[in-house]
Amino acid sequence: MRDVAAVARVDQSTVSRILSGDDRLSVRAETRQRVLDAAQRLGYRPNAAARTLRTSSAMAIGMVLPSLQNVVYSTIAAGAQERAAQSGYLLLVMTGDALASLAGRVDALLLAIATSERPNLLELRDTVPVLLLNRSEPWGVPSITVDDGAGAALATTHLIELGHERIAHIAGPQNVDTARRRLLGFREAMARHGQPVLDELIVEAGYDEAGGQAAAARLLDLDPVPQAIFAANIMSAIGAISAIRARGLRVPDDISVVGFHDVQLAEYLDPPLTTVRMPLHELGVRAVDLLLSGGGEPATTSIDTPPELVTRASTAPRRPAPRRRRA
Amino acid sequence: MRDVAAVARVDQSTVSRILSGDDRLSVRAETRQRVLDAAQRLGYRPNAAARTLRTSSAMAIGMVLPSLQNVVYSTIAAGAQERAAQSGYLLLVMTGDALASLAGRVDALLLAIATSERPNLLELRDTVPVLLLNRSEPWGVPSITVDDGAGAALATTHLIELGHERIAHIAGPQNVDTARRRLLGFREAMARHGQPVLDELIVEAGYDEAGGQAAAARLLDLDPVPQAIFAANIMSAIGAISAIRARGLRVPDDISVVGFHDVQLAEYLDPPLTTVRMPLHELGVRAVDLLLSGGGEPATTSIDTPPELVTRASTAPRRPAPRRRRA
DNA sequence: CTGTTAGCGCTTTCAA
DNA sequence: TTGAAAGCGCTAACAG
Repeated sequence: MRDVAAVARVDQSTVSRILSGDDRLSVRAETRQRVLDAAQRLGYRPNAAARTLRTSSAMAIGMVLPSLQNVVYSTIAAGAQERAAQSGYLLLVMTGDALASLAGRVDALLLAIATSERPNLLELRDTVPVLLLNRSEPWGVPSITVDDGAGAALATTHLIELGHERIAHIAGPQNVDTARRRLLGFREAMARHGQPVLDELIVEAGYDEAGGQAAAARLLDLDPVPQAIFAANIMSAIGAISAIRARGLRVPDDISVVGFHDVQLAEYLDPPLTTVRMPLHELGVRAVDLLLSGGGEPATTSIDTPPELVTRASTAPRRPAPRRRRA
Repeated sequence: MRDVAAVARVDQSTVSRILSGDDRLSVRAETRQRVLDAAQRLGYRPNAAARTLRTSSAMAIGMVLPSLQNVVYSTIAAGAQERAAQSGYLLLVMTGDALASLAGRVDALLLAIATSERPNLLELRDTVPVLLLNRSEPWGVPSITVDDGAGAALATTHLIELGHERIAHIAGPQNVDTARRRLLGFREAMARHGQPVLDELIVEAGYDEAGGQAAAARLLDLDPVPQAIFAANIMSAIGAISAIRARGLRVPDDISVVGFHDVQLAEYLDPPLTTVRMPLHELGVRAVDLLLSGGGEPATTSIDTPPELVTRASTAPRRPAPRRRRA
């Protein structure tokens, strides 16, 4: 910047005013042009570290994810990125325990870590405003979620209305609160319709294909086999279907399956998967909104856009004469 | 930090020495302890902006992606993150045109933007060292790639060895160089085995389900229909299979399909998908290595770990009497 | 309309 | 073994 000032024959502070976009400030057009030209010619790039140090604002918000390989979070991130960009902020996504060196890099933090990682988090809180993303925990930290309970109820009710009776739930890892809320939604919907919830029909599994496959395998060892399965995640639904196929049963003819989170892929599977679409993009948008507006007191914000059931071909009405296992 | 110094009754510079990990430097144990205690008690966090400004090193490397919703890049990112962390660097992932405000935030940049975005890139180059990731373009910028040509040849040869003759290729977008190199690998493998490459059997499509579906639909309008398809991407392979099914044909009985990039999902599809596994994780690791070692002159580094064919159930030998369309 | 000046929080000589 | 002091690149009073 000093160089630019020298070339343009003005003071550095003038360069700063002009380049910082203080456009309305009184600067002679000719001077401005001279500075702009000089900056251009020298290929000047403002140094973010210096600007951050001086203004104590990094114009960036951080997002810490458990893994990048997760469609759910990448959808949320897309929303967050758009909203941040609108306000001139950069969204910086990172994984792993990066929490140590974040002060002075980001102005606020979206945290989507696993439940077990609480300790690190708390240290950070008085350095940078933190918003728990897609998680609500009793840690005195503000958080934002979608209505997982309602989504689970939607899926469950769909299966009930199809006439199914032995409805199973492949639940997510119960140390993650989204999984707990989905299980709760399942239970409540079952209860509301007077359906019994059998313990043997609830199996906990990781949010991935392998987890879904293992859980479904256990469910298929039951006699009689469940008539329908609500999987707490789309990947576990895919794994479950794979297990069902491996037993020689068909979806939806023998067993109906609903997945959770509607991703592009669902439409192209065999059979195309019935899912619950959650407002994930909006979650990202609103999260950044909240962070940028100062957040307010530690409280849980719940996105009230209702989940939608996307009915495809993996669910069907109960068959008049359900197939029984051969004796 | 000033506060810590005051509480510990030493100079700020002493605090700096102790906290910056200059452990071996001569400091009285008692003094060190006093400083450590004070820092702990005050919840001191070093300010990255100040440190970056002073040392002109952000201890962070940036990674710009076209989208977070892409398994390929998230796999690369995972490798990059691990390697960066090993060296005490933070990996900051971002999407969109963040390129403007990166100086002073990152020490080097991994760039995986789409081909069309070249202009922005070049401006940046003299601010921060840049490495083109998974792309090789004649822009005088160093780049790193995996051997897409060899991977494509592997897939193609597999189909040829299975006895197929009308082998089609669902190529990726030809303005992306990975897609061009895969097409080239396909052509070369076909030529090497004396197979003709018919223009009608090469269809360009986006690297996603919808693209693969549309491309396969065009291929299925041909008469006779192809015996096998090599799709340049796993998502387009999934779309292609969906289109094949929609026509009442079966994979692999009627048509064999190979996808590109081996992701967890492939194993759980129906049928489980034969794919080519590329060393993507290693690509991420090596990319960071290169960046951290100063890079060297503009040149293309190609990861020479050979691709692997993962044979599953979506490919099968040519049937003795291939089914023909009804007249 | 433009220049002078102080200082953001830290590291790193240099001196004691 | 510790302190004093300068300065990284920038912004924002304040003065002129």
